[in-house]
Amino acid sequence: MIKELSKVYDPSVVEERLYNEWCEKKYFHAEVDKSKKPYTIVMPPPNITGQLHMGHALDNTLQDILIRWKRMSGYNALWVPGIDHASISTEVKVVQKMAEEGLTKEDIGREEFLKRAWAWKEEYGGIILKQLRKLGSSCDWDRVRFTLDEGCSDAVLETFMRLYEKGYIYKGEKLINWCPKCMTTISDAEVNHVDKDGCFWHIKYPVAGEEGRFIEIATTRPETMLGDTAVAVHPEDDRYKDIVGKMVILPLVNKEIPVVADSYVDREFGTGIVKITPAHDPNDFEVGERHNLPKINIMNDDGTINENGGKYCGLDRYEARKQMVDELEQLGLLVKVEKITHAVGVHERCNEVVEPLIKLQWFVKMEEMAKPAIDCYKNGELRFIPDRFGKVYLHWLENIKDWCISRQLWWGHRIPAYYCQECGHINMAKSFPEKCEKCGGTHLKQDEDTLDTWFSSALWPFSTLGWPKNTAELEHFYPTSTMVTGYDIIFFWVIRMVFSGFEQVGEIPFKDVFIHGLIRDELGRKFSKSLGNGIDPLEVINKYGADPLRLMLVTGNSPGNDMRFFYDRLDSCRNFGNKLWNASRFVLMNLEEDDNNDDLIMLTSADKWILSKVNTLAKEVQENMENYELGMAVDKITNFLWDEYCDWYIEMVKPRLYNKEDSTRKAALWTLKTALINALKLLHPYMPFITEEIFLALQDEEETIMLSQWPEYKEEWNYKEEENEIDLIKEAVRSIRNIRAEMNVVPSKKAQVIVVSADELTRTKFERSAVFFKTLAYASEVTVQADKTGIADDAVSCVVENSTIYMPFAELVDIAKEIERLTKEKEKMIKEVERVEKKLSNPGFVAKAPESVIEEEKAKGEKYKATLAQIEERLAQMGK
RNA sequence: GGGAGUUUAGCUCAGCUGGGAGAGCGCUUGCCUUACAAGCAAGAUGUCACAGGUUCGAGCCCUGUAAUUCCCACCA
Repeated sequence: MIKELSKVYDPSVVEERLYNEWCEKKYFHAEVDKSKKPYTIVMPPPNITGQLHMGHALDNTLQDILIRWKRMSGYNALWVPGIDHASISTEVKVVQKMAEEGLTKEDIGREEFLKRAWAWKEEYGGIILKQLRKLGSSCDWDRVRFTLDEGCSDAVLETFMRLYEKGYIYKGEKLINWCPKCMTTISDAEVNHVDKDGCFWHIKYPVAGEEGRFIEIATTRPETMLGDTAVAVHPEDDRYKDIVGKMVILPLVNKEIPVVADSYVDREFGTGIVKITPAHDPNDFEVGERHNLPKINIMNDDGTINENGGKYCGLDRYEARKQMVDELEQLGLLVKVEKITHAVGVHERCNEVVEPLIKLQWFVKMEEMAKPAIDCYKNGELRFIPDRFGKVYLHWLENIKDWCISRQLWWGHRIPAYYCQECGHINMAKSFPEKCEKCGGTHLKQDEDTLDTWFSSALWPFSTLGWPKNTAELEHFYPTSTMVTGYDIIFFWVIRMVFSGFEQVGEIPFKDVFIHGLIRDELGRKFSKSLGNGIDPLEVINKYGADPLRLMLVTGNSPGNDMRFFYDRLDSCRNFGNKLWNASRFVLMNLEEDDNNDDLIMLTSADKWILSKVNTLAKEVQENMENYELGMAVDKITNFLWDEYCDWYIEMVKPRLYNKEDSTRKAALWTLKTALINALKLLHPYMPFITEEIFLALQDEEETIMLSQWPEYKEEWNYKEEENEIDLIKEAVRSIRNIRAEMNVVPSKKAQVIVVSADELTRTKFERSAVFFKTLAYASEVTVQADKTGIADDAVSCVVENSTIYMPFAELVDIAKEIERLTKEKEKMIKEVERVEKKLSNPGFVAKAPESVIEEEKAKGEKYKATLAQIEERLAQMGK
């Protein structure tokens, strides 16, 4: 039965219907099938706090393209979806919500807070996954995971225990980054350095025992003076050699602190003397360690000065700074104030200036674990697309520091350390122990802190497949195939997944890391809430449909590069869908019931040409996709469908379709359908909905395109000769048109066309320019030449089969204009001929260029010469 | 301070291993042609940032310069 397509394609109806159908029929679900090769992608889990934004749309479109392609190519293709608990962002949101009710975390306590957080997750956590469905994502919805679900939590505990037993996890008092706003530690990767305007205060410290002698130091954070325990100079700095070992008086505090010599000091910078505050600066911390300096913490968790700050106790850090500077000035110890811009560390999430503080925290020792992660890239086991991100990856790993994993938050995986209240022993256990393993005491208290949210994310590629249990899924689908993600989270995530994969499972978590860029607005700015320049993918989908959005996101998008979002481009993608829809309607309108394949032998050159083209297309698309050149692949597909299939093939084939007596009519129908189906399949990963809708209409059975066979290159469709032939005809037709256009001939109004021995239909239709295409369907050869038969003295003739069509134009020609055009053309041709001759007479070229290139050049030379001769002939005819 | 990217048509960008530069949008002209005006046909527009070098041949490789973006880093 021949089906019909509605006149207009309505994505909002079609997309929802098809998606539900796909889900119902479980097309996305991948059971372990050992007879097939596995292809696995685990989705970078979006935060439960998030709404779908363009970045997600791009990320998931790319993944969906890969997974659909592999699924059609016969792989056991699994795409695991999931969401991330996003400890800090979620906690902040829940706290905000509570604040509206006038409540704080402390008011309601941990247990009640977690209840609220889970409620929050239930309410909002699923939203983003629902939104992903709108995009057409073909994830296995039976396998949705959450970083805090039972399995993932078990994976976290298991990992923690293993690392602890191995001595890789330790508790230590180190200088960490503290966010006074979020009141938690944060890792180095979570700190952004931004340039801020600030001051450089030059302050005099009196030298003890030497009345009137001062040394000058400079600082951007005067309040940290309260924690100074030394000043340092370079050991070889002659200016200060004599004061090393002496004491200076710390102003305001009036305490004597030593002058130490340390090569960390840069003699060239500032005054060459540095105040050392071991408790509040990473470098000073190290200097302090080397010289056994005391560490004085002067700050409370909320950023106010603590009791070690003497009279400044209780003041906010910035308030204290101001007061101290004022007082220094009054004492005459402030030398000068320099306005500078300098890099300040801020928390990437809340932009609060972080304070380095010394705290007792949990750390993961990184040195050993980093090794296999480094090696796997160096030996090619791990691949980055594009490769340049591999260098970034390596650089980070080679300079890796221990990872601070404890956070002073409640929402997340609580650290499985249980402190015995009686003997102080730390019990490590996956669940609450009944008694202390050392003293048997029963008063145990679990560590208050939770783990960095990336700790669970790091296990994602295998925790989602069931690890630590040895599941069939883990066995079959691990290591996963490709990790698709943005370059912004290589440090946070990709690196941690790689070393975790090696450490826990003993195998690399994925082979390829496919990095994409950011989506920016039309002006090239990042999408951000503060700018309010975000574009909601869902609005776009509502207006245009998911297919155009997906197409737009992937066309012209090369790996690792940012791209801009243009509505213009979206329009053209929508137009392409429309074109495809209409072409398919045309095919369906012409298809007939008694399609009999016996007529296949009647394939004409045109049929073979398009088959050959679609065949080549399949080959090239395959190559591009294997290299992750998705934009390039889809470019070729749309190009084929629009320019070759629609604009040429359909037009060429029309006369055969309209003539019921034509012996090659059925071959045309078969080819129309076959070429379309192949192209649809190639396009399906990019535009899943519209391709499926058309595919369903073209098939007799209810067969989905999703599980159809991916088109492979077929040797029997390799019609090189026909391909060349039709390409030549295309060129010839264009030449004829050009001449007509130059003459200002308006075919439908003025042109007089003499058609010799052609059928009635052709003759009447010839008056329209479109008929050229139609005529071509019969053409075995088309040449452009001046007429020499004498029938029309100055004409273009089109030899069609055995008929010759003459188009006299002499009387319509603007001779002067034509001569000008031809003269220009002649000059161009002479230049071309010269160029080719020069090239061919170059001994180096002849000796070294490949055979094929030389042949090509020769052919071109011949062609140019022939054209030149034609032009000269015409000019001669015109009396020039 | 170190590293990486970018520089190609008016705009936004493709261009894989060196062999006569492409797309989309925009622009000009002509067309309601029985799939599509969200369309068809034709057309114009490039010292491929600059300067050297390698090569028979460079948008592509090498060196340097300039502009610009990003990442990393302890410059108090």
